[in-house]
Amino acid sequence: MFFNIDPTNGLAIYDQIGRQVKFAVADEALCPGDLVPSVRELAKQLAVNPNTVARAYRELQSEQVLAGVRGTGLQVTPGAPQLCRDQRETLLGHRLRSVLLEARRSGLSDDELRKLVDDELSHLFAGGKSK
Amino acid sequence: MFFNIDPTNGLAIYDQIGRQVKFAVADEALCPGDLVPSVRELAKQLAVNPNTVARAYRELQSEQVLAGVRGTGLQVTPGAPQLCRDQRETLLGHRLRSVLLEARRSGLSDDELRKLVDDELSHLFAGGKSK
Amino acid sequence: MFFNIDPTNGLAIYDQIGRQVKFAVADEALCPGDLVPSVRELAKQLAVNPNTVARAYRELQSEQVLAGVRGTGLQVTPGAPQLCRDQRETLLGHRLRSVLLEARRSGLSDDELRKLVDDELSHLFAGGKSK
Amino acid sequence: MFFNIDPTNGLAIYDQIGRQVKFAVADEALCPGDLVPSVRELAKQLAVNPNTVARAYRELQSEQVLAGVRGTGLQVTPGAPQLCRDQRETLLGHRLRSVLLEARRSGLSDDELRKLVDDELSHLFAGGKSK
DNA sequence: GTGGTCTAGACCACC
DNA sequence: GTGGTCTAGACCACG
Repeated sequence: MFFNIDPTNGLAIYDQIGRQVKFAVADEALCPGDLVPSVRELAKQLAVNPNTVARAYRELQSEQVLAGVRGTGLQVTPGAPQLCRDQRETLLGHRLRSVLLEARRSGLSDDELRKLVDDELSHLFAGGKSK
Repeated sequence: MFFNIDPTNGLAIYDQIGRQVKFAVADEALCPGDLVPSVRELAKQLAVNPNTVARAYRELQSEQVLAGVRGTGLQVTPGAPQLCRDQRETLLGHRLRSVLLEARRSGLSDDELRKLVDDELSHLFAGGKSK
Repeated sequence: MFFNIDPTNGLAIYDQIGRQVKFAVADEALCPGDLVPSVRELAKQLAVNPNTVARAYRELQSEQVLAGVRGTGLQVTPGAPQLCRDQRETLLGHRLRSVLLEARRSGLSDDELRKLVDDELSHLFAGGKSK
Repeated sequence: MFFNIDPTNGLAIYDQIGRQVKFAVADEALCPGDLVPSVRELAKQLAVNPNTVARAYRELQSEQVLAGVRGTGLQVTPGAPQLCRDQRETLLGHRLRSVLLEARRSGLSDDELRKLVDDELSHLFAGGKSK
């Protein structure tokens, strides 16, 4: 699948999983009715403890992003796309603002900061798809 | 002083303090020989436990950014500016890359992502100094 | 286990713990991949506060002697044996030199000093293993 | 004078001063009736705070090693030589035992340990007087 | 006043 | 169960 986790980026692993599920829904990589990977499968894939995945899924259920279907697994709810698209910019914006604020306060000039952002963006896009 | 902490940004408080000290040194807001605020004073100012500040300062000492002058306080070392400038882009870049990567993978297009960054940047610079 | 601390020997407890871990690694009593005792267990065994053990372990991690395995414990790193053997004589030599220097300056003659050392050595070896 | 302090050897500075005064008395470098250096002079010489020297002297007075003579200074008491000679081996032996014990437990063999001691002894005696 | 060390005990993330 | 973080508050050494 499309998930990857970074244990050093400050965010809790279960939180990273939850965010990535939401982003996948926002991106229509996951659509209403789709089944998310099983706890055990995703845990193996991410080299993470199943409890951690279970916790992420549990919280996504309580946010109505996922819903359990007995004996089948967890599937994306009909309302999830709207909800996830709405949250996307908020979730990303908060983290982004935090790091930009720190950078700003570190004394980088506007130009240096924009250059740093551009460098990182081009590194990212060099190897990635461009939608 | 110039520090502020955000308990919700994922980074441990002691780490935020350490980074901000380094950034202040990189920005020449703190220069070799300057005394950093006392453990107790900074703790009070940040509404944080003195041990948390002490831990940040201890790690800065072990990184040779600060040096203790017995009974007097902790002083920025002569080598600190170089060291902190060298680390600045690495420290910021790592966090920045992490959030950009997440944003990228969330399905935002290049344009949407750049727009998000620009929005945040302009919000920041609206109220801040411009070096 | 093999640790014991002496609160009256001048060294901070966390430092004594750190040194003894390194010495155990140098002595191959702890090998790469071995888990060190848990913070809580060692704290109980040494009748010491868990935070004190945690501090020792944290510093050993920052020296690359230990590495954390999430939810499992702390493990001796592959590079630790070399590193610890290299440090052993330095760490011991420094303390030894300090006390010998003091003895020397106290006016003991060579012979008295050597005799004092020999006495202590034989007391130690009377009850200890001989490798 | 004959004192020197090592802020890194674990012993408190005031303790190092006290021990060295006692050792000087044991060694007859200081004799009953001799005045020890004034607090301010010794403090300047050792680059140490006068309060620290004062504390060392205060404790030596309470141990009857020094006695104050109004308007004159502190002088070595008649009983001091006996007392200091008696304490010498105890004080040194305790520190020595502590470091030898640590070395012993670090897995050094008898031979390696004796060699380490001999090395340090010869380094010391290379540059020092031999009584 | 300063920092350094230690204790006691809480809560969190993860296995 | 594990380690990590933080709080609250004590005592010590030193200026």
